[in-house]
Amino acid sequence: MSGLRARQKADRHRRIIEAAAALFREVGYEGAKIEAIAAQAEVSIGTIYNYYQNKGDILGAIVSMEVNEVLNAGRRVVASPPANVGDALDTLLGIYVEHSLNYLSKEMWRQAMAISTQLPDSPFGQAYTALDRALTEQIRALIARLQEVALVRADIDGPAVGELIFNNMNMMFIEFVKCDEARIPELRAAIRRQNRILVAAIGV
Amino acid sequence: MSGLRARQKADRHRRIIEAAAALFREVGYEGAKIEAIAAQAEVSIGTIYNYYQNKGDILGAIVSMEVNEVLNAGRRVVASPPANVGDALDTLLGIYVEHSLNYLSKEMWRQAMAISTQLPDSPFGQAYTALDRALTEQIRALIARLQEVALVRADIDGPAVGELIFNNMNMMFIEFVKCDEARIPELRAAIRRQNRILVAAIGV
DNA sequence: TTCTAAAATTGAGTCAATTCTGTTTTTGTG
DNA sequence: CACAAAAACAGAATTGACTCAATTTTAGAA
Repeated sequence: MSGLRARQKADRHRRIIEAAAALFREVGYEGAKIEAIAAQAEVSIGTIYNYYQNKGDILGAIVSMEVNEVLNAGRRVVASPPANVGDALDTLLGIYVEHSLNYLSKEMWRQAMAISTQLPDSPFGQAYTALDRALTEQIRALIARLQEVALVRADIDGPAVGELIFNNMNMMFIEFVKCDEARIPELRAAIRRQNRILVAAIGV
Repeated sequence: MSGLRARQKADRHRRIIEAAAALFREVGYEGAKIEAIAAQAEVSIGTIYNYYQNKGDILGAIVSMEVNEVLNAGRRVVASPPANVGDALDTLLGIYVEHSLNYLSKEMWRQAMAISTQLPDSPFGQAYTALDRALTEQIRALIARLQEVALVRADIDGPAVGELIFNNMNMMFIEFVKCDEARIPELRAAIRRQNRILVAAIGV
């Protein structure tokens, strides 16, 4: 049977995540004390640590949901990309960037990024690296798709270009979340400017 | 006069940094307790916090020394670069990468990077961002230099290319320090591979 | 030399994440 | 149903970064 225990477990997971997400948004990551999350989720401190190795992993679960949504949205673009290299890239990266603050505040992103480099071997650290890789693969898939329809030269090193584009976007995004004043339209424009060089180099 | 107080101050700064650097390397950043650093530097805990706002700033001082050394070494390359775009880039970025583990362990780099995104407004956070910018400017200076000697096309967007190259290298370096097994030669080769595309695009 | 204000030092105390140990709940078996 | 083992829970205790009020040291004037 799908025992009582399993249901309770799923329920507690959900309650903890919901409580944490609400508190993170309300008072920030640092401001959200484990004790408060536990109280709001109606669970004890010990139980939280039974479900997550540390505070960062709770944030990690939230980040993963967000990035997975973005990956799904991106899949549709890769399936039928705009018929122009510049627009195709801009559309895909635009989706990443535009969705980025739907559920996560800049502070939450900063914390998530920090934890993923600080503890690369923790569950969340590994998950975050996997998400980065998934995004890189999606960009590579787009390039491959564009090569198929002969919008990108067949003789260029697709995987290398994909990684280059992802790395550049990611660094720009890191700078973006580090600065509270930075705005999404400017970020997109800056990324477009960098990519223009590559577009010129790889287009037929 | 260069008063007693000023001398004592400089001396304490030095003792704290030396004690911290030794302990960071010996037992890692997390493992180095402030109490232990204070004991080894023969100062009290309070004094450390009089000199540095937090533990991260102590690491920050060490990182800054390292990066400044790298910037100096890079300056010589920019002054008289190899007469070939690919080699010029490889030489400059090679210096960055090869020097990177002279004084800092991967764990120290991870912590430093984490802190700089976690607390972008702390003294160290700002200093780290400034160092990144200085490295970006140095790469841009190299591109400009190569444009002057007509090895790089005059009509390309030099600053954008410079930033693209830095961002890519930096992300590759972040992945490198996140993985204890990763080795410098492979890192250099991977960066060269990404850059090959750009070199082809911007060379005369 | 003596004295006073400013600067620096000290370390016990605070705060919050994480750990640990004893207790309670659930499950499956006889 | 009763019971023993396993799993999950609770929250007090621990740990370590950081603060702050009291104390000491220095600089410079009289």
